Amino acid sequence: MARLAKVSQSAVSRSFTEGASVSDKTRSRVREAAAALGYRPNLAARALITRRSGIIGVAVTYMENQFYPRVLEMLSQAFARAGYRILLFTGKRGDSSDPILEEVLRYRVDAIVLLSATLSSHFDAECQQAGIPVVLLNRRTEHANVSVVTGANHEGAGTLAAFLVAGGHRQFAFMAGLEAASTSRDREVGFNRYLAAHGLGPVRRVVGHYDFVAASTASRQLLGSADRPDALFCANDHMAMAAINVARAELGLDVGREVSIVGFDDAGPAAWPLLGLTTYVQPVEAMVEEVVAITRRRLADPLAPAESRVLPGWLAVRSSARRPATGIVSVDGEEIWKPNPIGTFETP
Amino acid sequence: MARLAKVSQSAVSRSFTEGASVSDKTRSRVREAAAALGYRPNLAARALITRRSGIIGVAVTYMENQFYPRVLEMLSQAFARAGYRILLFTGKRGDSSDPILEEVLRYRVDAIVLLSATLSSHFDAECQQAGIPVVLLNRRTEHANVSVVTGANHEGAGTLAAFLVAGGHRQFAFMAGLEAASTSRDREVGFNRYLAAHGLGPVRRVVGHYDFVAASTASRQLLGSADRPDALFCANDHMAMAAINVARAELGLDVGREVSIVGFDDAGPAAWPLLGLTTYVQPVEAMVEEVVAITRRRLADPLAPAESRVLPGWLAVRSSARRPATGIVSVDGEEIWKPNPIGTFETP
DNA sequence: TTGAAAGCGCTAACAT
DNA sequence: ATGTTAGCGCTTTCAA
Repeated sequence: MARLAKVSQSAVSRSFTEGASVSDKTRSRVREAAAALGYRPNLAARALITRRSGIIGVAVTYMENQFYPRVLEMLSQAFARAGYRILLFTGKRGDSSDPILEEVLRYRVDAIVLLSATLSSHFDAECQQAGIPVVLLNRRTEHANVSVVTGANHEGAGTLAAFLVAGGHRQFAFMAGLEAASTSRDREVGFNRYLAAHGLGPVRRVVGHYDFVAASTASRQLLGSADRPDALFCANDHMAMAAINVARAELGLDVGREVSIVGFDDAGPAAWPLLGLTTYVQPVEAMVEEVVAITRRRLADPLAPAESRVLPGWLAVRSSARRPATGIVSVDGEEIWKPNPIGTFETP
Repeated sequence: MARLAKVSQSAVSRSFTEGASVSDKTRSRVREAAAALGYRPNLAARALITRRSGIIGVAVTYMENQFYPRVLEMLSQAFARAGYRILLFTGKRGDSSDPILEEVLRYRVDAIVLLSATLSSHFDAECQQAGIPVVLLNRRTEHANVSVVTGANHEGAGTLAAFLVAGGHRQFAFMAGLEAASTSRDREVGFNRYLAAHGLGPVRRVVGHYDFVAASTASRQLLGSADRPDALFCANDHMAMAAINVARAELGLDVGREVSIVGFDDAGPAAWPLLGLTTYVQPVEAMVEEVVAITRRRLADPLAPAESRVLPGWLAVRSSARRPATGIVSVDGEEIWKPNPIGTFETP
């Protein structure tokens, strides 16, 4: 035992605890002995007594969409700054996260973050009973006890619609993601609502299941037809990239002139010159910080209520869609679209 | 206590342990009570006594390179199948992983996997003393006690060189990644060695630091010059994608005709029609399985030696580089290059 | 097959 | 400031 190294027992514990009542002399003696013996505190044992593991369970469904690795990395970093580590759980896209969550709970994680996934009401109840805060990132839910952080899906999609209308487009199409995903539904509603409010439509609808291959197939069919739309809004960038690939490389279309394609997220390659994907940027950094903040509040006070945050992003104008005559401003070297009369579209 | 539910104590333990000595009757009674009370075994407590946490510490340095999210996801899945979870540690690219590892060890992880990172001899010793197996994925090391799984960097780079030579290229360039990374060094050596052996060269050298922006800058300078090479080998796909973006979108070059660009990894978008990146494919699935297998062997027998595996991949022929007249075969709908006389280049 | 008792490595009162 | 004692929730001999 490290405790035999010099003399003591809980002194060791205190020496490894921030702000504990120990003399510098003792602490340094302990540290020294520890270094010599290769001793380090066993966090599992500590967790047992403090009832705090310092671990956050994070469930992520798929990493192929490049948006998620970035979110995951930032989550990891942000939680690390707050003194937490991430226990990673991966599932298949579209799967129920229940079996995963059963596992997570056994590890006595301090909190659970679901990245683009939802939980059943059953697990909502389980977590509540266990006193484990749950935060959904990039998905909504009706469950009362779980916190939610999303981008401004409805408003963002409305902005994209307004942008396309301002660009002179008249035949619109929407590519849905997973039908069960709130992101896809919210973006679809926001998009359609704006168009309907302006007497435009109908909006042709295809489904890409948030999958690159499926989105490619859908794009091929949609854009390869004689009466193709002149504007396509894909529910996320991942699918929009598939659409651009098909449009340009397979169909030989001049994206941004013959057909406009816009997305949502601002996933990594969207900004590549070769793609130039015009998209509604999700403020990842702010979203992640919000997740951490909410988690900490709930951890600090078990009675703290579930919170719900919708974080606005902005429309990054690049080359995949025809540009409106006005409203484009340059911010930090990036062009974004800010139509003049604020509130051109309603946000219910 | 769940134990009060019916009657017993260690019976509960046995009921939740595979292959323990319990009657079906007892087990089902316990399970029932557990369900009613929302009880589940505390894995931290179990870890304390069994000295097995069931957790693998995985350190990853950066996720921007799309190759890594895929590896991470597969690692998570493969370890899950073996009954392990992943505790995720992220660091900055190029950083020492020592501070991270100090953390990892406190969690009493069963093993450590370093993804594109190395450890100091100090931590090599620490881990060895603690009896924790360490596996490096996609990096080599000289430390005796750590296992290593990599792709065939040397041979792969040689194959790419042979491919470019067969394609009639004569002016070669190499874009290095991080100078400290074994992958970059090994690939450079393999590439240069083949060319030198065939009396070709010199190879112009630029550095992209495995970073998209740095690689773009390097590409701009290299490919924008009057005496640009006709073949560029980037130490990984991430940088090759930057190079293609610059070449096509900025410089207006016809990649695959005016200049050939090849990479290494087969990161996600490499196969996109828009990029068509010819690259040496790393067999991720096999590499990950090998990591898990090695880990399990060392966990099963603490005396098992460190192992080292180099897994061969293959050259996927797409459109970013001029094609040789012969040697291209079609496998599973993908074109790969298999030069006829096996062993056209040496593999020291 | 089951229970009783001991203890994994730590922290948290409570003394001192 | 430091030591003593008890116990977190589990697994594990050892008996029965």
